[in-house]
Amino acid sequence: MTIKDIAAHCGVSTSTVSRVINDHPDVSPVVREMVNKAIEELHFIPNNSARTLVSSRSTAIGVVSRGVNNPFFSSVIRVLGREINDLGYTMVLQQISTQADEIRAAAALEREKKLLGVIFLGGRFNYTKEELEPLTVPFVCCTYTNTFGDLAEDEYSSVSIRDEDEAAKAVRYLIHMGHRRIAMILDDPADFSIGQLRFQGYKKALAEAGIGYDPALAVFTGDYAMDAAYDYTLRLIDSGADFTAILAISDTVAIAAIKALTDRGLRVPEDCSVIAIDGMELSAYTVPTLTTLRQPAEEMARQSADMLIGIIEGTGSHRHVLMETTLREGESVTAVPA
Amino acid sequence: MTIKDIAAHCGVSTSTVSRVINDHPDVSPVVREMVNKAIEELHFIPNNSARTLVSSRSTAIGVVSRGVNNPFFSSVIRVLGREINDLGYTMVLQQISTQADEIRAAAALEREKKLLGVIFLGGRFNYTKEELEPLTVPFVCCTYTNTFGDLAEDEYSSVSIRDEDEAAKAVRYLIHMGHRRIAMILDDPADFSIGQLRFQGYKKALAEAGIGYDPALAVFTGDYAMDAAYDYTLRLIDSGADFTAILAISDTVAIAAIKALTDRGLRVPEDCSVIAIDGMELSAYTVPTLTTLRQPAEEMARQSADMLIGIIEGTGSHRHVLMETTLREGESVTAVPA
DNA sequence: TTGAAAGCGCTAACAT
DNA sequence: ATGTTAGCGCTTTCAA
Repeated sequence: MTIKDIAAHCGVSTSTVSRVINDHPDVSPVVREMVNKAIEELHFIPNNSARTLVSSRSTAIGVVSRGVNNPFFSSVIRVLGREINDLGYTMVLQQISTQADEIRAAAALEREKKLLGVIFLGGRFNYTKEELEPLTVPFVCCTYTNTFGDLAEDEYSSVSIRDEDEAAKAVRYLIHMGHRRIAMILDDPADFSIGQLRFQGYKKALAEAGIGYDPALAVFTGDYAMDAAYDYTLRLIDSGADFTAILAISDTVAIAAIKALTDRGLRVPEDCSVIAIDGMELSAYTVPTLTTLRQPAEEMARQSADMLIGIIEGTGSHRHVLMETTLREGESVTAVPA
Repeated sequence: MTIKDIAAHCGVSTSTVSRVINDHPDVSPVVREMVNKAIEELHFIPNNSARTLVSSRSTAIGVVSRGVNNPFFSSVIRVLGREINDLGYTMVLQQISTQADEIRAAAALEREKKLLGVIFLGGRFNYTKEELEPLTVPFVCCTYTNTFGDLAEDEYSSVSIRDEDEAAKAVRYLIHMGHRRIAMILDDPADFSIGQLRFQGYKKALAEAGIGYDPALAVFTGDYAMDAAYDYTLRLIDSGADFTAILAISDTVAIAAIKALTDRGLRVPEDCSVIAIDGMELSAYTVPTLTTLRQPAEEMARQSADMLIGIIEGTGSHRHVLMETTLREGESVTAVPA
C-alpha cells in the first residue's frame, strides 16, 4: 500500500496525494476529500523512511537521560514520550550512566537517527560552546540549566527549578521548625550539577540564619544510590555528630536515610526530622510519610517537549522556564521542642 | 556525506562501499580496509532512512508497556533499551494505560515505524489468534504469558514467572511462619492477567493447608494504584476482619498496605505480617523493609530482547522461558506466636 | 489546481 | 572481487 495505490484508486497523480497528506493548499476540496477518504478506507500509512529520505527531515526527537536509576526521571520520560508522540514525533530514548558524556551520546544519536532536537535529562550544568559543537540541533535541558557554563541564553532552552533556592527553602523550613543542627546528604558538593547548587542553597540558608556551616554535617555519597545513602547516614550517626534534622537531595536518598536512622534506634521525626526534594508518589506512603518539596515532573516534561517542538517547527524560540516546587508536608518533620 | 563520497574518495563503486558497510563477504581485504578508513576519517554515518527504505527493513523494535505507573517496568525498560541498542536496533517505546489495547497499539506502531518485532510489557493473558492478526511481526510477552488464550506455543515467545506458583509460594511461606488468617490485596481476581493467576495461587496454597478461603480477606482494588491499595486496606481493617498476614500483589501495593496498617495502629510485623511479589530496590529501605519475592527484572528484560532479536535475525525460534523468584527476607514478616 | 519527472541515499540483483 | 543499474516510497520543482 503506497501513495501510488491511493493515486490510482482516486484517478489522480501521486503528487496530489502527497499534497493532501502534507496539508498543502492548492488542492481542490473535492479531490482532497476523495483522497482522504481513500486513505481512510485503504488504511494507508505513509512510509516514514521514504518521507524522511526525500525531505531529509525525520520525526525523531532524542531524549538522553543520564543517571539511570532515578525514579523521578521515569515519570518525566513517560510524559515526554506521550507528548512527543501526540505532537506527531518519535521519541528516541537513550539512557546513559552518570559517568557517560551526554553530549557525545546525543551527537552520535543525532547523526544516526537524524534527530530534530534533543531533550537532556540530568546533565551537567557547565557546558561550553566548544563542547557543544558536535550537536547541531536545538536542545533543551530538562530539570536543570547551564548555570556554570558559557552558553548564551538563546543557544538552548531549559526547564528547571531554582535548585539553590529550593534547597534553601527546605532548610529554612527546618529552621522555622526550630532546627539549628541540620545535616545534608548529597552526592557531590562540586559536581557542577544539582548537588553543588543545592549544597550552596543549604549553606546559604544556614548563613542567613546565623548558623555556622559544620562540615561534619555534610555527607557526600558520590551518587544517588540508596545503599550509599544508607551507609553514609549510618556513619554520620556513628560519628557522634549532633543534628536534629536532615535535608536529603532526593526522596530515595531520604528514604534510605530514614531507614538508617531507624536502624540506629532514632525515631523520625521525634529524634530527627527529614526533608527531601522530589515528591515521588511512593514517598507519600512510607512510614513515616516523607515531607518533601515536590517538583512538577509532568509539567516540566510537557513544557520541555512543547518548547523543543516549537523551536523545531519554527513557532517558538529558546526560553528558560523556572518552576516552583510545592511543599508536601508529610510526617517526617516535626518542631524541635523548645 | 553519502556513500557516494566515500566511493569517490576511495575510487571504488558505491556497491563496494555498501558491501563493506553491511559486512558482506566478497570484498578484498585491501579495499575493505581502505573503505573503512575513509568512513572513519570522513565521519560517515549511513542514512538510516535510505537503508530502511530500500531494504524495507528498519531497525525498530517496539516496546509496548501497559500500566504506566509500574516502577517495576521502569527497570525492565531500561535494560530493554540498553540491550536493543547494543545489538544494533532502535527501541520504539509506547506506554499505554491499563485500559488501552496493547495489540491495537502495537499494530499501529508496527505499520508506522516498520517494526521488526514487539516486546509487550504487562499485557493480557488471553489473546486469541484472531485478535492478533493485525500484528504481523514476531512478539514476546515479557513478565507474562498467554495462559488463557489460544495461541500456539510457536506463535510467540514469553518470559515470565509462574505467577500462580509464586503466589502460592508466598502464602506457603506465611503459613510456614504460623499464619492461617491470610488476606490478599490484588487488582482484580478475574482480569485474565497477573491478578487472576496470583489469586488462584493464593487460594490453592490455602486449600493445600486445609485453610478455608474467606472472601472477606480478599481485597480487590481495581488496579495497582497506591491510593486505592491504601484505602482498601483501611476498609479491610475497619471491617473487623480477622487476619494476621497480608499478601500484596506488588511491592508498591504492599508499601501502601503497610502504611494503612500503621495508620490504624497496627504494627508490622508484630500485629500483621506483609509479603509481596516484585523485589524493587526501594522496598529494601522502607520501614520495615519488605519481605518479598524478587523477580529478576533485568534478566527477564535481557532474555526478552535477545530472544526477539534472535527470531528477527533467524537464528532463534519462539520459546517460553520461566524464571524463578527469590525470597528476599525483610522485616515485614514474623512468625505467629504459638 | 494538477501532473510529470527528477531525485533523496542506499541495497541488491545482475553483469563482468 | 567489483561495477552497473534499477528501484524502495515519497516530496518537490517545473510545466501545463
